[in-house]
Amino acid sequence: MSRYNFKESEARWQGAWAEHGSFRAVEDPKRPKYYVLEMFPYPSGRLHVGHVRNYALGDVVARYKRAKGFNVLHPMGWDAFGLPAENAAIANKVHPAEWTAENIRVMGEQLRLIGLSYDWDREIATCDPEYYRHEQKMFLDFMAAGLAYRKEARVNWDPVENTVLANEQVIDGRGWRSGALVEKRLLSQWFLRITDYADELLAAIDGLDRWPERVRLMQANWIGRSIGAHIRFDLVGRDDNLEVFSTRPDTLFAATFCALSPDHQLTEELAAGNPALAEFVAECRRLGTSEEAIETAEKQGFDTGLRARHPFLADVELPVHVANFVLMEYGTGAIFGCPGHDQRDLDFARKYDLPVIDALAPPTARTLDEAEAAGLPAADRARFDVHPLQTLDGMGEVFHIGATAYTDTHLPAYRYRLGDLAPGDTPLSTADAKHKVIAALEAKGAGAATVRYRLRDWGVSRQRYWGCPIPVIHCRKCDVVPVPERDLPVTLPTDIDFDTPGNPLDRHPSWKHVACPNCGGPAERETDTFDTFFESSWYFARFCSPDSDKAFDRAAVDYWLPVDQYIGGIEHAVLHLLYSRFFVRALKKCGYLSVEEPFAGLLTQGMVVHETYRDATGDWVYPEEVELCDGKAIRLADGAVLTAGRHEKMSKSKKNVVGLEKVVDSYGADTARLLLLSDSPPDRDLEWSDAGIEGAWRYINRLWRLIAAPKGKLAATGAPLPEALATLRADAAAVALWRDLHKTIAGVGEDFDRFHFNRAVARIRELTNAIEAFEPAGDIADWLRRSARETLVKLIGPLMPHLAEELWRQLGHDTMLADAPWPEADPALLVDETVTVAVQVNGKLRATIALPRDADRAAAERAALDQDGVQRALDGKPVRKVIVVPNRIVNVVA
RNA sequence: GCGGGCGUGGCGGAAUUGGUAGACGCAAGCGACUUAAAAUCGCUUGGGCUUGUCCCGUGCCGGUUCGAGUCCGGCCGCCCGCACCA
Repeated sequence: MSRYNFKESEARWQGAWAEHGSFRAVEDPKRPKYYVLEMFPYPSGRLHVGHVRNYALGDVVARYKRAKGFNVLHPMGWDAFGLPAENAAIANKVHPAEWTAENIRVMGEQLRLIGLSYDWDREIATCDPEYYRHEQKMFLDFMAAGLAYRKEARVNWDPVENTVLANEQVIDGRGWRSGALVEKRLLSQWFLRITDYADELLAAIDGLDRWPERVRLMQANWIGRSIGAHIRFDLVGRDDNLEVFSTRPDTLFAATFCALSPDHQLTEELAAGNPALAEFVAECRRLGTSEEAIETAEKQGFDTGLRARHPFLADVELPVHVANFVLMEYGTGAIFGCPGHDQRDLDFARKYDLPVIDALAPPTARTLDEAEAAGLPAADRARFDVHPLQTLDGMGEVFHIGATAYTDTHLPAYRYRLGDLAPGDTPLSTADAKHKVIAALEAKGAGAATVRYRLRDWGVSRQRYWGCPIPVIHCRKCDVVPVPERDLPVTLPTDIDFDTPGNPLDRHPSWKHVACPNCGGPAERETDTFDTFFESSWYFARFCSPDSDKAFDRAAVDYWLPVDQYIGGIEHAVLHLLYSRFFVRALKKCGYLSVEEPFAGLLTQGMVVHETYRDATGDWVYPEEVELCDGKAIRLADGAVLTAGRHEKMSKSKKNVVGLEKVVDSYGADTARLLLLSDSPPDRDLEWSDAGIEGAWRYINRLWRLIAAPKGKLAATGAPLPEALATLRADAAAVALWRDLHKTIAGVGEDFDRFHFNRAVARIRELTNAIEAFEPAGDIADWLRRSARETLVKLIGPLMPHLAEELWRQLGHDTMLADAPWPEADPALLVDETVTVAVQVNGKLRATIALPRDADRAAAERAALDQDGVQRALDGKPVRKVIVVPNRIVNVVA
């Protein structure tokens, strides 16, 4: 039996596409453009099938849009600066540049094996001075525009990578790559003013309607805009006052203490005259170096003896403590404590025996019974048992509670107490209560509304060698001097050693010593390099004109940008995607380009997961060494029983990586592509399995046999449409297939437009089944057999491009399928003349009936009531009502 | 704790957005071809029994509706993001 020779075919067509320049992109203002981009890889070594999913998804979009007549830009490049190159240099004594170049070579070859429709003429590598020279210029422009600045700051220090991390790169107190506990260090660093764009970046999320909701939310949360108030408390017996920040000023009436950060100015002042307090502050500092320590540390406080006067309740004085959990970095470094509405404050109040008040409780309910009568939710009622009622002088009748913060769902049961709200008044929402308190504060001159962001400026300095040098010079006389444009690029020295830890640029004997461009005196280069997210924040724009000696050819970026469809992993939901959105705005401000949003559409693809096994000692075992029998996993070598772990993302350490070459060698690129595209929707995880790849391979061969060795006669290439078929008077089987064909064209197009690739494959398989089952003879049948096959080949083109080209040739064409237009569905063939209508009795299916399309209601009703099954179900009961949904359903209500 | 998402056969997943639940595939079983195996082809495959175009069935309980996998309310479970952030 004939088998598809993928090896020969894939090599041939890859060669043919390259030779014909099939995927070269040229700006053409007369044609609609489509820019599809997959997140470019870091050249870390070798690709496995997990990486390929990303590129296969993009390739389907690119090939489909090309066939639809778009002028498609589909480039690929390398995110080539980064730490692994330096680690390899240390481990293998190979220069990072060499290591990177070799990986690019190998991975480039691997990519070419998969038949991706890239315009390879536009390939870029970010470690190329011809690339990074432009970002050095950008940085100088950012400096001039006030978007880049240098400051002494407490930064996140990764002790394993020996470098600084941006806030976004710290996950659960650990470095995002190294996993090491992050420390705080005071360093002078370069920052980009992303916070200037906080509001804009947040507001523009609304316009990103082709982004996943999940990512939009994550970005909005990361920016973290919140409205609160600055509130001034007069300090008893002093002239000055204490300013605190709160996002919940509505809880001010339940404040029972104030707390200062150990780093607060007032704390320092008080500690100067109070050795016990000074000791407490020192203790806090000893503990609070790493994020981990902060998370686990117990709440500690120190009563300063100071008293703060409540802004509204003149006779209420709140004790002022110093507390280790108050952060100087956030807000004003001082808070008012509200134990009734905040778990953390409650912990603190319990420990130091401070009062607990509920600002939202109905003033009439003083006992559990009363609370029940007032309609308090059960969860809140329970608190009354634990914390008996107390009254705080001057606050009227209030509750002591011991509970977590409130949510809006609780609110209707409570009354907000702001003097003018009497029991029985309509309760205020949290938002309204906030505004009311803020207005009252402002009227008293005791505070004001404030907007806060969680977002911090982006620290871009890294103490690494393998990155883009920051183009500034430090001169003792002239301070920070930008490297003059004529001296760009500042390139990396190649003669470096990694034998001692730290930044090799800093230790290099000559590189950093230069004359000050300003005064000519002795000066030193900045030895920090940029965060590698700097390069990936503009590469998509560079692809528009990769050879330009300016950063961008203006006409080219104006034509191609924004990226119409961007495809990559969810792990970049905030990091890369937020930086890029900011960067493009900064570039616009500096006159580089005109767009504001880099990526109009975003698809976040799931991971490729694979089975994992561990032996009794907990070591991972390669799945190839495992055999399954009676539901047990057995190691082939020694028969040991293994534990089957969960299906996890492919990683070397878990020994579940499926190499690309092996799969391509055994089954071909198209088989791998088919499995990656068909088994799960793109945004969900996909399970790689031997059975799956076998199934895909079977189908590829079925297609091969269907076309290369058809059963039944095919009309000649280009034979005209027979008259009988054109007028739809052919036999029923032919008409059915013809309709199937056009419905599939329409359906697959819709699926591709919505990235439902798995559904598209299912439809194509259904069509394959129909073509295989089609047996009639005669001119019409012969023509249809050919027509159906030609269409089928066009439909699989974006998914399995090599096979499609090969089959196209088998069908007698000497053109390339890559140049063929997408088939068009005939709208007349998409609607059936007869439709199957479900008949229900009281909502339960009792029969199906065939009706002419758009049959009138009366006819449908009559036909439905005629059904035996319907009569049986009615069992003589009178029909009360009949609901007819045309062409779909008849429901008889009895 | 806050925010979000998801629960459908043995498995991956479909379901025209409120209208015939389980498309398509994987796995399994039976059969055909074969000396045999592989490959290929055909059939069966949610559960139940009284085998009827019957009953039950989309995490659980309730509601709206002629009709709910889909909408609403309340639970349970899993996943993700954020977090001593005031």
